[in-house]
Amino acid sequence: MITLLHRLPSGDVELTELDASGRALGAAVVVADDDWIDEVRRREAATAPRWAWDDTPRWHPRLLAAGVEVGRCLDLRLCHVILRGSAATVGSELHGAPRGPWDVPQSAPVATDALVVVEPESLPDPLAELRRQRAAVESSPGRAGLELLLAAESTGALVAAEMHEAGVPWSTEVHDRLLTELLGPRPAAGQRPLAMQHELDRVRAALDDPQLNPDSPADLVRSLRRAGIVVSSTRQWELQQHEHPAIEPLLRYKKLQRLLVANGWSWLDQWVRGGRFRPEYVPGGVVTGRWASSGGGALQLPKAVRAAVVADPGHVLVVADVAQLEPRVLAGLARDGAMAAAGAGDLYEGIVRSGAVATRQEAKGAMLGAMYGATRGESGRLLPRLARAFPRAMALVEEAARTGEQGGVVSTLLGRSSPRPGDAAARDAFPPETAGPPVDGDARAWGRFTRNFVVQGTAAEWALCWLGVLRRRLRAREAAGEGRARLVFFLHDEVVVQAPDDLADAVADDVREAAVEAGRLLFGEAPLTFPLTVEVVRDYGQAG
DNA sequence: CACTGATGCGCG
DNA sequence: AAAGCGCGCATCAGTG
Repeated sequence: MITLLHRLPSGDVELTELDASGRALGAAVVVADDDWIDEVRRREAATAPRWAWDDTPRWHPRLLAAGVEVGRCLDLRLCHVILRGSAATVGSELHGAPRGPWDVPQSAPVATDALVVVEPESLPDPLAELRRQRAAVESSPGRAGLELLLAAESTGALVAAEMHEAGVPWSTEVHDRLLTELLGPRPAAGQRPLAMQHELDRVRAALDDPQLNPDSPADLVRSLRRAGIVVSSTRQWELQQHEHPAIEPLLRYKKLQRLLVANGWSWLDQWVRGGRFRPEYVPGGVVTGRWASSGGGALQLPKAVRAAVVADPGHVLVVADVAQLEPRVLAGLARDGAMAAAGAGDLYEGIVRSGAVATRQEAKGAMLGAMYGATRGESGRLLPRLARAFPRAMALVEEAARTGEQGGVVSTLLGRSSPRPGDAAARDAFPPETAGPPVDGDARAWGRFTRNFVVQGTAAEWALCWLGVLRRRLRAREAAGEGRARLVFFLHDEVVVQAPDDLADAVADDVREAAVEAGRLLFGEAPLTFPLTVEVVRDYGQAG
């Protein structure tokens, strides 16, 4: 059963019970804003329906703040985006509908500690939208996949809000100590940290340029060239090609500058409050279905500061990541038995054992090249050998690339489809819908995008299922009185769970078993494995 | 002054 | 200056 929540213009909330196709099972009930949370609490305890609402950040944070943790939802906005674009809904009213009010970015989460919260009205007519969606799904030849995808995407939205609420446990003291060790004591505003000044002095001396501004690429290129180091940019990779006394201190300076600017003291001041880092996660924020984030660069948390993620007293962090997720997903997508067999253990070692290439490094390079569309260099050269060993996998990505080059649409296993060329950049814009075959020079690039889309997008679906199953298992332990373990971080193919000490082993099992179940949900009984590295640590820096 | 695009680098 | 995908963010440099 579904229960739809709809915030009316008056601010009251309407609850409507629906069957799985969106038919009303009784009269709608309207409750005042002050009462809807208790109403949800009561119904969740009684019948645990699937809650349908326009946009999870408009509802779930307030429920969480009140201690109400719903089990399941349907995020109509996220589902709309998937169904409108999916090749599996052709012929439905939703398919390819003009951009409208449901095609907007997720709303900012409602402030839970404000004295007065002004609730925006729901997106227009959520009941009609839900029915359009159900019609599109139920008439689709890809129905089973879409049902799973919509459920997983919606559960992801719950997890995103819950992780924001939980926050990443963050030790300001450890972070400050790390910074001080690497950079020197925190300098006054506008001053360079001592360690950076030291490197800069050496660069300036080596280049004989006391006025050099190291933060200006243009100035730096000029200065390097004057010293006989002919570069056309200041990228690490290019600088490393040159032998000169200025290079090493310059690279060290740039590393430190990066740390200072991206995750230094001002980052700490801005983003860590009360021992927690609370980024906004944006489910479906990437066209492939991956999450994006905003605020504090959560998905780019450098390894150098991860030691500042420290479990609360009496708790540990269970850190798990999937080994070689994308190539394994490709093996499943393409039903490539040889590749699946190579992935029984370490996939890249397996490829070496298959005889396709000589070293693990080659296997990895070739595999990434296949999924990203390399044509030249080392990995481009190895592709034919990979194609001989794993013809089905290679054929799948080649086909996806050709489709994209011709302006066509490709889809993930569960049915998320790629945008049409020209539509991707405009996905947040409102009306203009420019689409067409890519213009010649861009065709190859679009082919690389669609080639990667099927793999990255299906891997994102695997990860959503993993997350959803794991969430269910953690909730079950809590319901059984074993203790409260919480997801606190998710990074494409990696999760961090904070668990009470005595639950560590159980949670480690949950994470592993969730991976097995995710594999089954996507690929059934296909002989695929998704091995995890699972570590129980006090701080995130000890993992990996 | 505010905005925009390019650059560079962190993550997967 | 990456070859080869997807992001977010800070900064610089040029423009309005």
